[in-house]
Amino acid sequence: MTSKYNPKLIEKEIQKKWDQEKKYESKIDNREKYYCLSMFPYPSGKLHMGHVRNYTIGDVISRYKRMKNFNVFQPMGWDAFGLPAENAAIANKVSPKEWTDKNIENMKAQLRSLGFSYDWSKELRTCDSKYYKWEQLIFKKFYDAGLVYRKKSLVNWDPVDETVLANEQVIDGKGWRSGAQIEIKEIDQWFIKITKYADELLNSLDDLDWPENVKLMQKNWIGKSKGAEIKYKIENSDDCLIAFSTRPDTIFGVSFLAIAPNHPIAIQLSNKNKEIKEFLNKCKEIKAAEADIAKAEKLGIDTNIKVIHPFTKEKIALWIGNFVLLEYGTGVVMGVPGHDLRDYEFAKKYELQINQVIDTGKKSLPIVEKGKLINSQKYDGMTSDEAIKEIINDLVEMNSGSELIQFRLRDWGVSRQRYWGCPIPVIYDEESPKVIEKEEMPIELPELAEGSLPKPLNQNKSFINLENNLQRETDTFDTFMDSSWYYARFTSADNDDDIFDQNTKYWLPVDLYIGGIEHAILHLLYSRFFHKALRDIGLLEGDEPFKRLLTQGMVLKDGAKMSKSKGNTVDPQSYIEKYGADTVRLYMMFTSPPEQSLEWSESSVEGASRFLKKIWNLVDGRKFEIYDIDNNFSKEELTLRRKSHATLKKVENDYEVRFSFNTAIAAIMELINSIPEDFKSENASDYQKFCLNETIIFTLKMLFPISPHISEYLWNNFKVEGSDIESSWPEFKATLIEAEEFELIIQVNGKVRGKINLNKNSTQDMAEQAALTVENVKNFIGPSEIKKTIYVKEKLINFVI
RNA sequence: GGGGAUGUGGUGGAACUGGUAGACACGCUUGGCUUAGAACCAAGUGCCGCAAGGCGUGGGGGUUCGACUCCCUCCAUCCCUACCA
Repeated sequence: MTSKYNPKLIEKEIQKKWDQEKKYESKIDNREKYYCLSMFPYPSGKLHMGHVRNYTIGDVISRYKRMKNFNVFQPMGWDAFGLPAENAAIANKVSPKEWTDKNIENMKAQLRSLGFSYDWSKELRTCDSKYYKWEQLIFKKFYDAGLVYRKKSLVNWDPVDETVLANEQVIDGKGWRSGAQIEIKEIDQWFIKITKYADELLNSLDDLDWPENVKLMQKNWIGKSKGAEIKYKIENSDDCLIAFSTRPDTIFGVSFLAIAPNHPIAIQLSNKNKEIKEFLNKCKEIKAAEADIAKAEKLGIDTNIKVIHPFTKEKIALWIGNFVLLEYGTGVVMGVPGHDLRDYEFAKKYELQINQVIDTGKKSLPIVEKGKLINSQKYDGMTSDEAIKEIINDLVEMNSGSELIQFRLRDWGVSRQRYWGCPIPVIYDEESPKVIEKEEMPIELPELAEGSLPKPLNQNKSFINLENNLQRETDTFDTFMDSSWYYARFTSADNDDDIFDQNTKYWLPVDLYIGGIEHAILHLLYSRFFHKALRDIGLLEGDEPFKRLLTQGMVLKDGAKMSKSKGNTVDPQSYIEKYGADTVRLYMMFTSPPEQSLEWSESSVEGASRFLKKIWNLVDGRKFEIYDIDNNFSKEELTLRRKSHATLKKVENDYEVRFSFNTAIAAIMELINSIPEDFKSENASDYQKFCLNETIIFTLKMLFPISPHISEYLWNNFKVEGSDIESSWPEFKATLIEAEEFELIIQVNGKVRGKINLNKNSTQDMAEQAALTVENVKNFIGPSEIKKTIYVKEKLINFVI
C-alpha cells in the first residue's frame, strides 16, 4: 500500500535521527579529509534566498564527498559583529547583543530545518569574547611583527549626529538619519600592513584552483604597475613634489601637476587663501567612497605655485584636484592631457595647454595608446617602451627620479568608531599607545545599560578611564577582521586554551570555499593576507587558506540584489513550510547554475515538488529483491540500464568537476522519464524489475546530496541489505554505457538535411555512401558537384556544394 | 570613472572541446479522468509560412565547410570600488 508524500513528517523524522546519531560531528580519522566551508552569515534575523542557495551548494558537495568516502568537515557559525545590530538597537530599543542572540537562534533553527549536515559542535560567533580574545591576540602578534601602525585617515562625519558614517549611510552626500551635509574628516586610525604581502598575494594567485575572473579581480585590485617617480622642484623653494607615472614617455606633454585636496601643501595654502579654503571645503562634501570621487565632476583650483619640469626646465602650474587621492601613490599626479582621458577633460575645462608627444597615426587627442615619441627633444622617434627606459635612466642621472614599482593596494584601515565590534586591545599612556599583554585579554566589550542606545566607546567614560591616568583605545575592529580567520578557528572552536590545535593542522586548508561573488575581492584578499601573516608568526601552516573556490552569483528579484532597503526580498521560510526543505533545495539547485545570478521566479518551485512526488510514487511501496536472472537482457532493458549508468557518470562529473547541479538534476529527470511503463507494473518480468531496481538505487543515491530527507526515507523502506544511503556512491559500468550505434547528422552546406543511424565501426566511406542515399539530402545536393566533404567521426558529415 | 561578469523561446535554463540551437522544467493549448474543480495522465508548443521552405542565441561587422561558442565594435543589465556584509 502506498502513502502520500508528506515532507513535513519525514523531514522531521530524518533530522531527528541525524541528531541522535551525531552523524555530522567530524573527528580525525585515516580517510582523506575534505573541509567544505560556506561563508558564514551575518545574523540579520532570517535566512534569505542567497543563504539558502549558498548553503545548499555546500551541503550537496559535503554529502556527495561523504558518499565518496571522504572525512568531511562542514562547520557553521556567525559573523555577528556589525552595523545592522546597532541600527536595529536604535530602531527597536533592544541591545545589539540581545538582538543578535535572538537572530542567531532563529536562523539556526532555519538552517536545521533545511537539513544541512553541519558539525554544530564547532559552532562559533564572532561577538563572543571566547572568539575575539584570540583576535586581540592576533593583533598583538601582528603589532609585534611590525605589521601595525597608526596613521591619519578620512572618514564621513555627520556633524549633527556627531558620528562617523559608513559609506552606505551617506545618501547623496547627506547623513541617512540626520540629513545633514556630511564632511570628510581626518582622524587617527590603526592600519595593518597588507601591502607588505602585496607581491606574495599577487604571485600565489597562480597556484589557486579559483575561478579565473576572481583571480583577475584580485590581480587588478592589487594593481602592480611599473613606472617612475619623477621629482618636480617647487619654484622659489628647496622642496620637491614627487609624482608617480606609469607613462614617463609622456613627460614632455605634462602641462600641469595636481595634488590631492588633503595634501599638506593644499592644507597649508588654505590657511592663507580664502578661495582655496572654500575649494577644499567643497571637496569635503564628496563622500570618501572611490566610486563617488570618480563619478563626481572633476574640479580643480590653481595654486599659483609653479614647479619646474626636470627636462625642459619650464614652469608648470600646480593645481589642486578633487580627483587626486592622497592614499594612492604620492598624492601627486602629472597631468598629460594629450594622452590621458581624465587629464584631457580637466585641461579642456580649465583651458590648460594640450600637447601631443606620442604619435600612433591616430588624429584626435587624447591618444592613450603607446606609440612613437614626437616633440620630446632627443627622444623623438623612439617607441614608448624604449623612451620609458631612456627617460628613467636620464632621470636617475639627473637625480630627478627613478624607476618605481607601485601597487594600487593600500594598507588596511581596521579602526571603526562604533560600539558593536571587537575592542582594539590598546591602552594609551598620555598619547603613546601600548598593545596589552595576552594575560590581560580579552578586553571585553562593555554591556549596555538597560534601555540605552549603542554609542561609540569613546562616549563610555567608565570604559575609557583606567587607573594612573591610563586610557583605553575606544575604536573597535573592522568586521572584516573577524571574518578573516574564522575558517581556521572553526577547526579548534571548542578549544578555550589554544587558538589552534592538532585539528587545525589536520583540517586546513579549506578544500572548497563557497560564497557570494560580492566577496571576490575584500574578504577573500584579507583572509589570504591573514593566513600568510599567521603562517609567518608560526600559528598556521601552508600558504593559502582556500584551495578551491566556488563563487555563487547573486539572487536577484526584478533584476536587483534582494535587500531589505529595496523591499524586494523573498522569504524562504514560507516555501520551506509549504513544500518542505527537499523541494526548496531541489528548486535552488535546479533553477540556475551556481556561478550565475539567479533571477527569482515564483512558478517553478511547483515543478520541483512535482518531481519529488513522482519519485515518491515510483519508489514508495516497492521492496528491493534479488532476482535469479542471467545476462540475457532485452534491447529495451539494456537501454534503461545504459541510461542509468550513463546518468550516474554524468551526475558524478556534474557534482564534482563542473558544479553544475541543474544539469545533473535534468539528467536524473530524464532517466525517470525514460522508464518504460510496463517495467513499473506488477506483471513486470524479473529482468525488468532488476533494471528498475537498479534505476531506483542510482536515483536515490544521486538525489541524496540534493534532497536528502526523501532519499534517505525511501531508501530505508526500500532496504538494500545492510546499507546506509550515505555510506557509498555506486560505480557505473563503462562497458554498459557504450552503444553499438550512433546517429549521423547529415549536412549540406552546414545545414542539417538528414539523420541516419549507423554502426559504430562504420568508416568515413560507408558513412558518406549511406548519407548520399537519404532522399532529402539528394534533393538538396541536386545536380551540383560536391566540392568538399567534412566528416566528424561518429557525429556529422557535411557536403559542401 | 575603474575592475569583473552576464545577455539564448512567453519564463528559468541546456548545448562541457567550433559540429543537430532550445535538453530538463515552468507556463500555455487540446484531450482523458471528474457532477465540477484540484491532483494526475496523454499529446502539442521558437518565430514566419497552407506547404515546400525560410528566419532565429542583445545590435552591427568579421573569420570558418560550419559560430550561442573565436575576433572587432556598439548597447543593456548585474556585482565590486577599500566604513553594508
